[in-house]
Amino acid sequence: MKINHSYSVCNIRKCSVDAANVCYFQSNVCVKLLSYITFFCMEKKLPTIKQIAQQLNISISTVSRALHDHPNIGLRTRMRVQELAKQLNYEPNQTAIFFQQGKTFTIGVILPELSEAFFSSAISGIEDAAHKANYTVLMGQSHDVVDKEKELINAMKKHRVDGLLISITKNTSNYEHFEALQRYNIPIVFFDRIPKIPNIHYVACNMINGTVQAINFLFKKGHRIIGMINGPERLPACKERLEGYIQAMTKSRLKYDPALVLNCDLTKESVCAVTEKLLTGKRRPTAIVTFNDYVALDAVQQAQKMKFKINKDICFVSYANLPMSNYTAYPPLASVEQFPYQQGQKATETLIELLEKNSNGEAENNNATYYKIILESQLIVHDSKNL
Amino acid sequence: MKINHSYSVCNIRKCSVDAANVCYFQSNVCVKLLSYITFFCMEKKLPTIKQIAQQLNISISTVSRALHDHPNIGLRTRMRVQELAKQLNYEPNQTAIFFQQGKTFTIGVILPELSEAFFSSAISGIEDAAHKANYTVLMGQSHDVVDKEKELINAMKKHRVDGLLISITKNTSNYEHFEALQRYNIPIVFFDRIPKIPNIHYVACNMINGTVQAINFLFKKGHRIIGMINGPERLPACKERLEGYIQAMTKSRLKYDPALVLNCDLTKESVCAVTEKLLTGKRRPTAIVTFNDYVALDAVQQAQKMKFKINKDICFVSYANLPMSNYTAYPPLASVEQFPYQQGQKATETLIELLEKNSNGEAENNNATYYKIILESQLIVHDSKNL
DNA sequence: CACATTCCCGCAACCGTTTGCACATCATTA
DNA sequence: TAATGATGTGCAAACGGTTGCGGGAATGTG
Repeated sequence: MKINHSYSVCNIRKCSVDAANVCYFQSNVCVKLLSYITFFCMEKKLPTIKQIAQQLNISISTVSRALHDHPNIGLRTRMRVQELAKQLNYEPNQTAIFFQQGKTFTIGVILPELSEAFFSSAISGIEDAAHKANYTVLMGQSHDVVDKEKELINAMKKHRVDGLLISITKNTSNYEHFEALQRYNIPIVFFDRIPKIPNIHYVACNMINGTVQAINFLFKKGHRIIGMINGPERLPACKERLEGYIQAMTKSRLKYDPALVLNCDLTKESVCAVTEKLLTGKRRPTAIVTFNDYVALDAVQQAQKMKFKINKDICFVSYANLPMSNYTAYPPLASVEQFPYQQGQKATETLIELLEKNSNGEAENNNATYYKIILESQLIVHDSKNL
Repeated sequence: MKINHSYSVCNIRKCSVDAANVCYFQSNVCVKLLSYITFFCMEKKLPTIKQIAQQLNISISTVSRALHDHPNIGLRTRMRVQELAKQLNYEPNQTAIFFQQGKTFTIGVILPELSEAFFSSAISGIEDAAHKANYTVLMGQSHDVVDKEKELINAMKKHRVDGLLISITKNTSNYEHFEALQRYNIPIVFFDRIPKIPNIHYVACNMINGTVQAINFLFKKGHRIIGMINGPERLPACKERLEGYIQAMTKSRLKYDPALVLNCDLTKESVCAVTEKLLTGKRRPTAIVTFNDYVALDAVQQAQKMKFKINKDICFVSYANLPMSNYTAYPPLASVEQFPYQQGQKATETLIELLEKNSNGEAENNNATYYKIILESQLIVHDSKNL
């Protein structure tokens, strides 16, 4: 028996790191040797129905049917087959079945960034729903790069996923690559980030409702001058926030003062500048609704720097995307929850519904109906024990 | 043409939410109707090499070879084939190829929780490395439930993934389901959370090194009494932290005082209790190394509550797992980076290396060598501009 | 006993692609 | 001119499983 002895050390490698500039680390590769173990099953092929058929001296088709409890197969044969199958540890070769059935029971998921809490929750919902229906999940991140998105779609298509769940890049403006899929009869359900094209299925969260609740909450707490730090104007989500703000303010008979609603580009500098502007304006708000938790954190910092007492001089309400924002020193009083897990779940269920419908041959109808599923956002008032 | 008109409203659904107790939300399902579009390609099968062969009056095998630029095929035929293929928008049926080759070019990933920043970074590394090598990623979360883990392994096996990347459940103590895979010749590379069994491939991060650096950093800053809030004792990662702590302290000629190293169970209460104990002990530390960023946040809060001035009376150093911990009011002075992205990347590269080796028929050797790849952790000193 | 019925089971095609091998054609060389 | 080699193409098996259909054997019925 040959003994293979090798040891190698990878050299220093560069890797860029978050806050710090660049750092170096070593990776040591040690290859241990253990050649005493020989595998019995060196070339042992996995068992197939053919083998079972041979051993039992019956035909392949009988075995196949027996394993599926086909009524045409007699009890005795069925038992014999199933027993031997168990004994041999037989498992059907899914790739063969996929091929044969022209279906993979796989759904592809393309989203921008898994490290964003919103999406990692969403994928959990997707995964759970998929597994419940015996589908598996093929995953890809676009990192908000359009070309990567296209590449992924191609890879997914190659892998013959049955359907796709997509949350598009913030830069996607050309939608050909989506439309191309329709021609291949691969349904798509979009979620959260939806392209502006007609005739698509999607699942999204309505932010108006939650925003209204947020304002009402603050109103009940006695706040009358309420500011808003919104995000980049072109995002649809921003429009909905503003719409909710205006709705709630006017319904509460507070007039809508555009000076109280400022947009930021989500960078720390921008947030700080906007916060300062709000807090030094003519009508100083006693509460601020921020675009998201990141913005809230920066805004709180800025307010502190300006010697405002958080939760006393000035209160914050935010949109939830950081599950741990309540670990921070001054979490927002309340957050508008967008239910990423449920969005993912619902999107998956919808897609699977489409797929099943498809395979039932109701092809004609399903080209004609499009699911537009809107979840309602919801204000969550935080526990105030640690304030 | 039939028009399918339907509208349905899902009823109130329960969903548990993070901090808040339980909340309700509605999901409205609106099915729009648009039946004007009829698809040309209703039953249009995707083009196959067979079709190409027929149209060109040549054999299937010639087409196949032509598409692969096989040298035996004449230039003229090759051109004709490739042209028609492009024209028909031909794409090889991957499921057929997978089946035929007995390989899926898919790697399965099983990890505990995607919503943990560490793992979502890791999966990014995995994904990038996989796509670079033309593999795709099948994903599953165990949610730290052993049965889910087993289920996932089964699903992966069914899907005939070529190999697996696993970070085990914190409760996994029985390793049969892993060993079973070896019999199927499906290689596994473990990462981060490694089972205690011999003869496995793994990628991990050495925490000793980083801990030593952390202590030395504090020492240079003048700290002489350095505390540590460690995690649950049974975790290997805790042992390494402690080891690093002891190493560094003794090398710096500070004696190792066990009273300065306390374990917590990672809950807020526990962290607060431990922090209080440290800060009221006989030898009050001027700096504390915490098990991770979550712990750090809680500890900071507790210290503030006790009227300590952060970064003045008491400093904190942590292990990085929250990319946004520097958004908080008092981020740790420095963190030990564990390079999740790189761990994932390296693990994937290793797995793919194994796979390629495997398919090259070097079966005998590769049963005998095991990769044990250790990345070094690294202290990252944070930018102190916002202190 | 003849016939119909039911129950079991096997044959063979099919899914799309790859590939070892044989074969045909044509040019080159002895 | 025949043997040889190079070049280009096709046949058919194989991958593992599913399924329509046909048919033999056993059973029931008149």
